[in-house]
Amino acid sequence: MSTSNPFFKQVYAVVGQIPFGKVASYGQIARVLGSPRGARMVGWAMRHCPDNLPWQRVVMADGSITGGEFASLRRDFLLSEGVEFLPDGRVDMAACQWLRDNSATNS
DNA sequence: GGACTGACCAACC
DNA sequence: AGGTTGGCCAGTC
Repeated sequence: MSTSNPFFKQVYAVVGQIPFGKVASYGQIARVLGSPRGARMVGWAMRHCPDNLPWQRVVMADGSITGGEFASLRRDFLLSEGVEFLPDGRVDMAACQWLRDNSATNS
């Protein structure tokens, strides 16, 4: 499958490494993978979310949630995880954005 | 076989 | 302060 590309695997891997109660943005993940402009690819990968991928923790750079019909469901999941939300209906990125550990991603 | 689109983001004007 | 464009890669028409 074309989806077996390393890029996608890394996307899935990074998303799977997002700790409980934390969120990450598409662009952030893309940057981690080495493609600062590849946010769309991440989103595209999410669209093909394999199975056990906590894509619910993946939101937009400003904390907005997307995913069409599932967007509202994701917000509910995050609320259940203890993620703080702003009155705007966005995730409190300032408090809950996933700060990845250097030891995990750095060689 | 070419062009457009797509769960995006950031730079540029 | 707001709108447009470029860029990433792959899938679909």
